[in-house]
Parts: sequence; structure tokens; C-alpha cells
Amino acid sequence: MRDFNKKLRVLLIDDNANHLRGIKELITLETNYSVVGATRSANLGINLIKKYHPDVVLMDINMPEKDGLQAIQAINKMELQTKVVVLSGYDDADLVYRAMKLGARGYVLKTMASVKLIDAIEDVSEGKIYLPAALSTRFFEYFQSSAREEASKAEGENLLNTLTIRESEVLELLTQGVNYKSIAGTLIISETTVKTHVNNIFQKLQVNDRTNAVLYALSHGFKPSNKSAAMTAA
Amino acid sequence: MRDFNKKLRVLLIDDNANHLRGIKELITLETNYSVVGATRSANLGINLIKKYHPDVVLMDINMPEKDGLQAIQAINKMELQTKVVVLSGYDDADLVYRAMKLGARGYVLKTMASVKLIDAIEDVSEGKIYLPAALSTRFFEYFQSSAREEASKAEGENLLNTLTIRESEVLELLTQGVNYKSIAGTLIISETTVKTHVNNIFQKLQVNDRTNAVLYALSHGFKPSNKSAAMTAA
DNA sequence: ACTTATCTAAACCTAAAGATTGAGAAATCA
DNA sequence: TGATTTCTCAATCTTTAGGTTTAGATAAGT
Repeated sequence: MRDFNKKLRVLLIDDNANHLRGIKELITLETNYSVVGATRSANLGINLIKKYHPDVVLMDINMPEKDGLQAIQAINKMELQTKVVVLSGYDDADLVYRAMKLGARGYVLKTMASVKLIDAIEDVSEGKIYLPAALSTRFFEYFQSSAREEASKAEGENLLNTLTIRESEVLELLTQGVNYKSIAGTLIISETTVKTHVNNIFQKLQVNDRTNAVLYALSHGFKPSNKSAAMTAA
Repeated sequence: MRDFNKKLRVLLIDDNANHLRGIKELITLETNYSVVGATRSANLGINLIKKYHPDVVLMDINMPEKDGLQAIQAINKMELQTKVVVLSGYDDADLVYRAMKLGARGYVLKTMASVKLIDAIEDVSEGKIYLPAALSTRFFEYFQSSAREEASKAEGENLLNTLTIRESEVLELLTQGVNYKSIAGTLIISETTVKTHVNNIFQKLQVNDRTNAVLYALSHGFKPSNKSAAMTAA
């Protein structure tokens, strides 16, 4: 994964000039690292990344400003091999979660020992994810609580379970925005039969129109149960 | 978090009787652990958990069978303090991802040294998440690739961006399943004006009816831009 | 001053959707 | 066998949705 003959090329982004200097000194003390750039602007940093294709980007993130997160996303959209390590003063669960979600490969707190920063750069450059235990735990708890919310939707007394097989097939086509005529054609039944099914669906889902039926289905984890082709219909 | 005066109460679930014995011996060698139960059945294990409220559950997961994952979910639904550590022969990214999503607090491979298992139990009982570096990296790459898929929906040439403010307000109400009359009432404009807006929306989103407009909005990350009340409308 | 975009509204029309009632055929269940 | 469910279809009706044209008022940009 890593070629030890070449120096790791690191780029620094931190809006605080003092931090920037400090980190730069810290990094340059390491014999096998070279700082290819250091800037206080996220936008400028992105341009430098385009030019120099660094191995690792150390990116400072300040809570109130949203630029940092957007920058992470922008960097990963470039599809380079550049790995992003977040350097933040905040161990906020949501911030850690979003940073990782947007493609960060490491997250280091400013309060941590500077050697951790070197560890992070080292790990990340080797393809690993660097997330200290405390942050990792926070991340996963956030992750799991988000998942629980989603799961709870698909549960409860789900009116979708009262639908018959045929009604589910009709509802699936409804969720694809298909009109009566096309549904009838797809299921090879008459249009009036489709209307009957749809009306039964409405009663069971306690709605009055197809839009609300579709919204109910989508928000309650409706999954097409059958093996139908599910082709795009006009 | 952890009271060192009391022994950690551990429950084992593994459908392989030999593994079960082996792990039981391993655990009981540790002076501050006590095995409160050991079973080969996931369902039986869940009942034992209800009875004994163990601190940690060691759960074996075999790839083909889905029982293990469901058991994890079932255990976490109980809202106990019981932490689940997965013991698996598979380092499949999807399996790791789903196990953690469903509430597992640790994941250990059978190929790992047995001391890792003790580490996992120890960490997890203290409220930490235990995920070895290699698995952690896999998890995050899976997590990030999933997130990228979602994000790509909200990007691209998004026809939603062509909507005016007023049209977005109307579309928001459409995505709540509101009809013309109610939209007119909410926005305090005439019904014909609403129709005009809706028709313009249809043209811009290249659809022919409200259901497809709503489906387009939901699948392209439509976010209500304004500060409207967004109350539930009949 | 001129143009363009946006929001508003009406009138008119067609098409589609939704509500209701009734009913036959087949399958399943008690 | 009798009862129930499900799937099928028709006829009729009301309501809503959707398409089109036209146009006034306002605001913003050139």
C-alpha cells in the first residue's frame, strides 16, 4: 500500500495561521514526510490538491462553519488517492459522523497528543481508517441510533401488512407513478379491476388518493414482495 | 461504567457445540468473568437473556443463516444494558456493516487470537465499541460508499434547482399529499394559481402528474427551502 | 426605458382519478 | 358442504387533476 522509498506528501488546511505553522513544523520534523502546501482557505486548498495530488490532507474543521465538510466532499469527488484526515477541536458525535460519511479517513482532536496526528497520517496513508476509540464509540452510537429510527418506521402496526398479494403488486406500480391504464396493461387485467384494487388499498391504508398511498408506502418501508419484472412503465 | 467488584456476566450463543465448549473454557479461565449461560440456539439465547440480563452476549454468526442478525436486533429491542459481541468466521464488509447497524457493540473474527476476544468483552462492557482495525476500515469503506450513492442522487443536473421559490413551496405541499384546494388555502392564493404553478412544476421536472413529481422530488433530495410551518394538511 | 422573470388569476376543456354498488369465479378454510 | 377471501369485471357517477391560453401586476436586471 505504501512505498517507503518516497516521502509522504502532505497538504495542510487550517484557518488559524498559528496552528498552521505549528503543524507544519511538527510534520516536517518527520523525516519521511514533506509538506507540499499549507493554506488557510478551504477553496484554495482544493485548488492545491488538484495541482499537487498530495497523499494526505490535514484539514481543520471549525464547528460553526460548514466549509470544511463541503471541502471533504469536494476532495473525494475528485476521485484522487488523496486521503483526508480531519483535525478538529470538537468531538461532537454529529460532526464526526458527517465527516466520516463525507469521506474522511481519519479524525483527530486538537487536544490529543501530537504523536496521534502522526499515527493518523501513517495509518490513513496505508489505507486504514484512523478513529480514536472514544470517537469511534460516539460514531457508532450515533450510527446505530440513526439506524434504529429508520427501522422503527418499517415496524409498528404496519397497514401494509393487511394488503393482499395482488394489492401489493398494484401498490408497487403506484409507487412507480404508473396510471390505471398502464397498471391494467402490466398486470393484464381490466382497468376497472385496477380501480377496485386501488380503492381497497386506499381503505386499508386509510388514505384518499394515490399520492398519499405512495407516501405511506415509502415511509413505511414498503418492499415489493414478489418476483415481478418491475420494468419502467410509461 | 464498570464495577470491578462484580464479575462480568457473559452469555454464549454458538450453534457449534465444540466452539461453545472452547469459548466457555476460555472465558471461565478469566477470574472476573462468569458464564451465566451457553446455548446453541439463537431463540433460546434470547430467552436466557430475558431471564439473566447478562452484561455481554457473545454471539456466533454464520453467514448463510440470517438468524444471528435478527437475534442482535431482537436483543437491542429489549432495551437492556446487554452488549452484543459478534463472533464470526466472516470478515465480509456487508456482514460487519449490518451487524453494527443492528446494534452489535463488538465484532471479533474466529481467526483472531483468543486474547482479542477477552479484549472485546472488556472494552464493550466499559461502553466502548470494539472493532479491529481491518474490520473498521472495511466498515467505513462500505459506509462511505453507501453514503456516496445517496449523495449522488441529490446531485447531478437537478431539475429541482430550476424551480422558483413559490414553485418549491407548492412542491413541498405536493410531497405532503395535499390537494389543490388545501394548497390554495395554505398559501392564500387561488386554486387556479396553484394549478398554474403545478403545471410549471410538471414541465420543469418533466413529469405529467403529481405522483411522479413527488417521486422525483423525494428521489432527488428535495428539501423545503423556506421557513414555512409545514403543518399536516387534510 | 425595455426586457425578462415571477406571481397572480380566469375561463375552458379533456382526461383521469376516485366512490359506490353489484356480482361472478376460484381458491381456501372451517 | 358452507362460509370466507381474493380476484375479477361492469356500470355509473362525482370530483379532482391536468392542459392550454391569455393576461394583469410587480420586481429585477440591462
